[in-house]
Amino acid sequence: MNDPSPHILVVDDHRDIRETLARYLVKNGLRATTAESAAHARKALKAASIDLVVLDIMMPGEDGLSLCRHLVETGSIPVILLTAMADDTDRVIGLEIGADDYVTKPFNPRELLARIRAVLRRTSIVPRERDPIEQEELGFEGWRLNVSKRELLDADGVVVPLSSGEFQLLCAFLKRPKMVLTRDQLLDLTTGRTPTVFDRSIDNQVSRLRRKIEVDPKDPKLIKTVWGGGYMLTADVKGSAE
Amino acid sequence: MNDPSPHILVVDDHRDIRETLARYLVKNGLRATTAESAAHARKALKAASIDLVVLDIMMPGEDGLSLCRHLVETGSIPVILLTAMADDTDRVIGLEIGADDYVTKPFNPRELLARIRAVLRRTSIVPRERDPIEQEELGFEGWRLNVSKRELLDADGVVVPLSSGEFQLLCAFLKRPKMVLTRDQLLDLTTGRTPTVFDRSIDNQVSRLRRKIEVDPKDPKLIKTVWGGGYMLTADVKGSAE
DNA sequence: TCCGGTTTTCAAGGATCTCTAACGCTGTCA
DNA sequence: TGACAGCGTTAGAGATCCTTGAAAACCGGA
Repeated sequence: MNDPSPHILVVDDHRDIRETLARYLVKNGLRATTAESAAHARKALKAASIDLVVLDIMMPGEDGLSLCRHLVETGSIPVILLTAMADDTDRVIGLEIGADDYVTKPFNPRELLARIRAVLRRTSIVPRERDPIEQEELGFEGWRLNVSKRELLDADGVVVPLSSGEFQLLCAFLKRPKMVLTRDQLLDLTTGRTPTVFDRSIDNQVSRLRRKIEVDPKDPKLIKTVWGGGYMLTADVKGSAE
Repeated sequence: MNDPSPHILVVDDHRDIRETLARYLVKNGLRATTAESAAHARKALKAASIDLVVLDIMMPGEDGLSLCRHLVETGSIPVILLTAMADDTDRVIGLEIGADDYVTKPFNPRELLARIRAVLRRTSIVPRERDPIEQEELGFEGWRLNVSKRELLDADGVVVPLSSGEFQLLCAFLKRPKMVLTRDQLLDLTTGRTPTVFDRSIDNQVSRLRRKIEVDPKDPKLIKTVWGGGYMLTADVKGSAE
């Protein structure tokens, strides 16, 4: 298993800061790329597989905060904000937007490195959405789900056709086994929608999925319902991320 | 939808700090419990369902760092460290141990709240490392409870169906055997609710559970009632934590 | 032992949540 | 255009849980 070292993108308009930091990170076993503006950062993000972004909030041109917001909303790359401001309100804004962490300048490189490692440790436990390093095949209770072919095989290797909704629901469960997932979470993970007032669509998809993968859909063993909570996949998943 | 608000444990030896902070958190829609030492914190962690710990590093007696290390290693509860020290090296140690975040005193409550929310958001979506202490299967008096499958087996290996409430109640008992648990604690551990004035729901759940696992529900041996105190599981539990 | 106040038990009823069949809308394909 | 699959919505039945209330059990003191 080749495990390339995490790739950090350092975004700061001060050349000495970003280059010193990048050198320090490389010296400590990480890969680093630098960008001097939000625009350059966007290019770098397209061009390389970045695992984490260290981002200066105060930059000329497009604001660091707006890039941060974009990263948090669209992508799934963790962000550590960097700023010269000691003002509390602005510090809070960054976290409220959804940045994963926050460091004020002047910063101690060793602390920043520790924070980078902490964030990477957290986020690498499970591949984030759209993670390119996704497993091809996930196995559970005799079943196998080929993610790239979107095919579900039973114990005998026979294909069981799944609709795309059922496939996405099953994926959501397989990526988070043995975890109680609320309807809202499942709705978000499968369709990205926000729930309407009386939303029973997830119940229905679960019901449909159970009909296909449960031995006895009336007495489900794989997908259990948690009264007042949501649903949970009880099976062990092989080939899942680690 | 009853979505119990996250329960925060504030550990600090300064009474004014922990109580002010706890009040602030409650005022902002969280639940809070306080502990004045690492030892008290351990008790609180057993007695209540804690979602996150805010922990002062510098405390007399057992060090905050050692409790933090314990939490990170064994449990799966996120930790935010609190400290008066501005010294960089000590700040780094906390993160390297695996704390989820770090705030220096004197802190802005609003920032701490934002960090708490940020950590909770992360940990609720991304499953944490599987709790190594969390046993798959708990055995007691011939019974076996498979926690991840949410299934109870009798001595002959036959599945005895449990409702979600019964399962959660049994879990609460099995993780704290031979300990008197008050109704309030049990309510918190099972549903996260805060009790209403005349709350007899736990009595009912106990009654239902007894009907399923006691030989003679009228003369319970496994779940004894402690008059004026609560309930207690009398059995030895194999495979339970420590 | 008996008595009064307190706590616990548990059945009954109502409230809430879940399941799933049925229906209709939308997009696809021949 | 018509047949069809997929999916959200609706609604009624069923499951689960909380609240209520009356009776039983318990405790301490007389």
